[in-house]
Amino acid sequence: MLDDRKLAVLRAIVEDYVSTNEPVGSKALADRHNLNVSPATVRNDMAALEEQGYITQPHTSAGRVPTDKGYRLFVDKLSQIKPLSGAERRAIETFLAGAVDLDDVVTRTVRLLAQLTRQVAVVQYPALSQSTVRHLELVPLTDRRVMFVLITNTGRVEQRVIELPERIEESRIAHLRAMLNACLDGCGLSQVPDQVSDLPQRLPVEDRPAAATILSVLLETLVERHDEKIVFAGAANLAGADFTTGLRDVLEALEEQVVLMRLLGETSDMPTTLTVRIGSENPYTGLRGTSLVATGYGSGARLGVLGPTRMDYPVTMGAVRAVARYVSQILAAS
Amino acid sequence: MLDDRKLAVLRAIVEDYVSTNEPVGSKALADRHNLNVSPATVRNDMAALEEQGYITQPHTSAGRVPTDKGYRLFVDKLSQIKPLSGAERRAIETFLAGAVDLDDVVTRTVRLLAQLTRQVAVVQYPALSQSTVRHLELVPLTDRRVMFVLITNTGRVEQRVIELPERIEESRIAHLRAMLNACLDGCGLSQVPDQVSDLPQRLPVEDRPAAATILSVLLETLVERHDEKIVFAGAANLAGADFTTGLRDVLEALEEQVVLMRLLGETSDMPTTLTVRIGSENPYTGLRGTSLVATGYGSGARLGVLGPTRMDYPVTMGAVRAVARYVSQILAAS
DNA sequence: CTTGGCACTCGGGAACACAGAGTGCTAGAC
DNA sequence: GTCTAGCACTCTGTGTTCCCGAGTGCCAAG
Repeated sequence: MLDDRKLAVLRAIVEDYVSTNEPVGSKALADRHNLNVSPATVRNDMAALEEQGYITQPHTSAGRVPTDKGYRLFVDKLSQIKPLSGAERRAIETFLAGAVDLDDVVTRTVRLLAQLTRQVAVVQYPALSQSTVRHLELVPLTDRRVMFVLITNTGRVEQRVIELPERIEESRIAHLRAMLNACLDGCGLSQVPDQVSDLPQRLPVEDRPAAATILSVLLETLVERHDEKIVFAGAANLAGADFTTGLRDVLEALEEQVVLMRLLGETSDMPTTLTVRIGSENPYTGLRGTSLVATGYGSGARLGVLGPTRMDYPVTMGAVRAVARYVSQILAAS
Repeated sequence: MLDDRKLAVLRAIVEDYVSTNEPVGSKALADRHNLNVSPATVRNDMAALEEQGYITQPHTSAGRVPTDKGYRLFVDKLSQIKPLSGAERRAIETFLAGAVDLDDVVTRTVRLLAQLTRQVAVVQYPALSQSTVRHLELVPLTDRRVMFVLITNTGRVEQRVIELPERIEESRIAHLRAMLNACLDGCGLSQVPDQVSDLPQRLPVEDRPAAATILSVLLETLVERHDEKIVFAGAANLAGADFTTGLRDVLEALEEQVVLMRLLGETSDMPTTLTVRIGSENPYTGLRGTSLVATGYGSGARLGVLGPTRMDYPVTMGAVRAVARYVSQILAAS
């Protein structure tokens, strides 16, 4: 059905179109790539490819352009992920090495990825739900207020100021803190609710109101799923590209956490595999015309790159994979 | 030189141009606004205004468009800040009320402002340097690692993991923490270096290496000036507008913290006054074609709105002022 | 199955005309 | 002195037409 030469033609079309941004014709194809056949033959192959929906022509008598289906085949069968150059690798290393905390790691990563691919980078914060409690701190501020700080093994810190229902002595707070840490240290966040459920019963009656308030804040913090936070960078790189769907839609999607979340999350069954979502495969209509190259990193979070469907997939995939690996490494080390 | 009617003409030109986005001609002006003079008279006035550089015509035989100088006069003399509607005020209140921590306040503020003005909102994090130490926490993680947490009165939390040069017992850590808190509690961040300078001398010799490490991290945290962090939202609102300078430049400026910082900071001599920076008054060439309406909030931080020079200044100024006040209120309360 | 030739199609650019909006100027009216 | 009315002029933007060229599809021959 699709012999080797037809596939070669498709590959050539994708590569040429990506680099020139112009519909590619049979003559140019036969010339530039050494297919060793005449333009007429190429035309026949093109007709077959078009017949099957891999390419299309914007108008009669223009060259051919890959369809989403064509890109899909290209990504799945015809392309090889391109490894980064040594210089790029070193750049990644030095750029990420200076990060001081989790926030910083994420910020640097997203900028790095945007710069590297000259597209929009998207990074999800490491998932809270998969991490464990490293420490829980209660800091008395006044006799009615306590600063609550939850530290996880991924370096994430959540803090709240809690108004207590009644005054409570510092020593009682210290006791409460000790108990909480004793029963939560190293415990997965998802198990926290179970662990603390019977805690009030083990406390003196006079401490229970304060404990209840604090526990409710703790549970609330867990529920809030801060792993839904996603940051992006490189929006300026969109300015040049032209999308079938307006630029506005893309920017809107980027600022809409929910949309991004769904986009990134939708393919997380194989965490460390690169997933590519091309144009209309996209769940959100505003993002037709864009492709997403994403992968997991760290323990369950995801990062990726969003660009026009007409993007250089091998290079982009190489960059995403490399950055994900480096970041995972850094997160594991800290 | 510029009598009342000429000023009225300028005001009318600005208002019409802002609402229609088309050069405004003498006839339309005389009709729409009740100036009670003929188009010919308006034309004479326009000629005078153009002579003095307040308006210009894109080409001969097109209507007039305000220049930056014209907008400047309009903002300074001819416009009144428009207060928000009751509904808008309520929306602000409810939207900001749900914020749980400083991060959340900033995030909500920037989105709110973007939505309210339909432009790009820019918010600087409350300045670390102007706040005071509320609490400093040292949490032993292992016998060689300590989590360092600095809490300020603005609700900001800075944390670092510190590798100690040698093992140290928890009780020593606790002692160190107590000493640090004793001498730093309520102290302005700028005074911290002085306060801690002689601390190592007051410690037993065996604790000094650890203390030195911790202090160096503390000082480093202060130096890093996290008040330089700026977030923005509403980039999608740029998509519709057309700038003399490309959209790309604007997006680039927005992602370049340094540029934004300079932009916001440059006018901070009068913290709570609205400052307006119009088009070419702008320090950064990429932002010609845009105006910034900004003001201070909280204790020394700034927020604002960036849009095309052709913006509705009275409304935008009203929104910025109102949001700044509400946020200040919320920050003061917490 | 491949190739060369040929007629056909369509988009995009150049040339052109034209209507309409807006101006500047001058001469007269208040 | 200031305002108004009228008029000729100058543009831009739009619509039309025309033509070139790239690229195609098809067919017949190798």
